[in-house]
Amino acid sequence: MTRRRITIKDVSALAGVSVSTVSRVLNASGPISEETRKVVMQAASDLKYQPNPLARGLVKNQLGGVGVLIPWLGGPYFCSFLEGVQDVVRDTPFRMVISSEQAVKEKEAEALAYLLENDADGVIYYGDSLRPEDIAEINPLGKPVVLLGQPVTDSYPCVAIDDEVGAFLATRYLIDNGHRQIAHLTGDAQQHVTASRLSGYRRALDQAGIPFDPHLIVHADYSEQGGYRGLQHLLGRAVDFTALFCGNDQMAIGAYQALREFNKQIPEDVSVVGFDNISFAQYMHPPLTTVQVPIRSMGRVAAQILIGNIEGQEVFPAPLEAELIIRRSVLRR
Amino acid sequence: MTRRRITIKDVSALAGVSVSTVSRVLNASGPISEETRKVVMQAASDLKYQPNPLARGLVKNQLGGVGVLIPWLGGPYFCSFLEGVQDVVRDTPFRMVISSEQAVKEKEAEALAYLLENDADGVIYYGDSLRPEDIAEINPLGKPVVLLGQPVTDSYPCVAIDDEVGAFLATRYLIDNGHRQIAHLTGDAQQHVTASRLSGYRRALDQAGIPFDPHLIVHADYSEQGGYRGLQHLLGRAVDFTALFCGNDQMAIGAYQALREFNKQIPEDVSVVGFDNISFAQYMHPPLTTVQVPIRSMGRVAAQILIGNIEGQEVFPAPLEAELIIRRSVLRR
DNA sequence: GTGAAAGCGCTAACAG
DNA sequence: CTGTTAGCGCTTTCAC
Repeated sequence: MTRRRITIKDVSALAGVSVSTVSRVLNASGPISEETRKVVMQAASDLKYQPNPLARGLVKNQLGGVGVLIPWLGGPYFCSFLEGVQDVVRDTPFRMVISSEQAVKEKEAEALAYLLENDADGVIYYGDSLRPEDIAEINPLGKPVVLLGQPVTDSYPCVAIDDEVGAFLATRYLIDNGHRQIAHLTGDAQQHVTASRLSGYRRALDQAGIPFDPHLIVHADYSEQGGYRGLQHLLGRAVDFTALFCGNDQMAIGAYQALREFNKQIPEDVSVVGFDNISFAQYMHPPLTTVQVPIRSMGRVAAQILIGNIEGQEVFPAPLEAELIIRRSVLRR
Repeated sequence: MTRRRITIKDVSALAGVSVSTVSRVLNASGPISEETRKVVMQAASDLKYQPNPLARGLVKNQLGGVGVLIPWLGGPYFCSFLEGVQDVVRDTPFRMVISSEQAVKEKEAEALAYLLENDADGVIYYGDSLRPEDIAEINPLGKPVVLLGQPVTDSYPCVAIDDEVGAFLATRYLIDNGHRQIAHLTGDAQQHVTASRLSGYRRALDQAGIPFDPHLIVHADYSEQGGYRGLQHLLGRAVDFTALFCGNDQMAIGAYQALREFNKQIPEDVSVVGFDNISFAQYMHPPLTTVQVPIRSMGRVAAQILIGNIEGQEVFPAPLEAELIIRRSVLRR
């Protein structure tokens, strides 16, 4: 049963009007008598007519996609972000088109160019390999772009929580619980998120009069594996610490593993705080105290802003807050 | 800088040939002298020409998307599946268009219809709310469909591992380790995957001469939360068991939590085996012994088959195997 | 081997 | 208010 697709012509024929009339009623453009409107609507629904998005896009000069460029498709954090994007895209005529390139700058540039060229009327970019200048170059048509994961700029709308404050909260909580030797397991030093969270950590230390000790900092790569290796490294160094602040939950997962292998009890020997509050965090043993990032909401907001921009409106994001979720991975000393 | 997009006309003008000639060289359709071929290629690359996919799709009657309908976008399992799909879609002119509707039949029907109507030239459907008959009805144009998560049929190509065998392997491993009271925490009884895994569990029991005890079966919903609740339930019943076979790893995560709350040591009091081998499994405490499902490969294979079908070829899937990954959640008695 | 022209399905002037 | 017409950018006959 390879029946031909119903076109606007079929509708116009059945309704006994011209195609432009059909177009007008379907798009509510131009004046239409109530009479013909009804006839056309009837015909359209009788035939189950669905406009061909290609033809429509061709004349309207719209590709119809909301591009999403993220570093990784797998992994709990970015998946939740996508869920948020989809929450809003679902209710629009746009489709979500995803691309992920492991945060490799050249590949991301290519992917972004491809999206803008072939699929999307605007792009949500979560990453910081490509800076606004790079993006401008890739985006000659000046399509809307929304940024996440990099410093807020004027060039493009950005959605972000305050990582510095989140990290400050986490670290201060550890300090308030009597810890003074607090290690920080973090990601690639080049990344903006790394810098922000590190500076929140330092501010909390400063404020409590605790000197900053560079030996307590380990850089890894924000993965479980990275956290595991990073912590092994730290435990190998001859530095004492009673608490560990992890740059994200995935690294905390790896850290737990390394800690266990070194026979360190959590939280008796080492207290741990994470960042993100991925869903696994509450099922860790012990359940992980962490900073909640409203990642799904961030996806929603990003999509709202982008689609608004595509449609020529200015959209102002609702403010998003990071919040400390207290569970059982921190011990008062 | 809102420059106009480069069109085939621009190329033809620069190359000094007609648009049809340009089209011919770019698509390698029809005969072309080596001479003009070079000129056109040069012009195209000078202008960085990219054909408008909408115009091309309109004439070729192709939407350009590979639709993917999955139950959940979040969650480790389906995200890995998407990664596999993207692995192959990336190298084709298709784009990946995702939809997820929490496995609700009516919503999935709507989403599938929408995909087929607006976005996709074929769909990968992971779920079993919609059966082949339902799909046929939704798919009047007879576009290619690839199925996962339901019984293999002739109607559409299916990619699946043998769940029955996987469950058999898991259960037999428990039996080989001296367990005879083996509980099974599983999902919705309606789902095909539930039935297959249950029957593998039963076959292993039968083969070892262990009577099947329905009190040892708990149905939940394949989520961490579900596993947690399900196991609480089971622990509340007055049945003894020394081992637990979980229908998936996410439920095993919840089960660990419930077990701990009831002060049951894993594996000393209760041995646990999962299914899927999601990335967290190895970081659980103790690391979870589980059946590995090559989910990313399944995504790749599904995409290959679908795209092959869209392009009119028949593609035969490489066989995929489930394999038991032994870690530390099972104790020999 | 190449160009002219038709047409994919739709929207948007432009007449009437 | 409605119909006619001209494209959107591309591929594909059909001539030459």
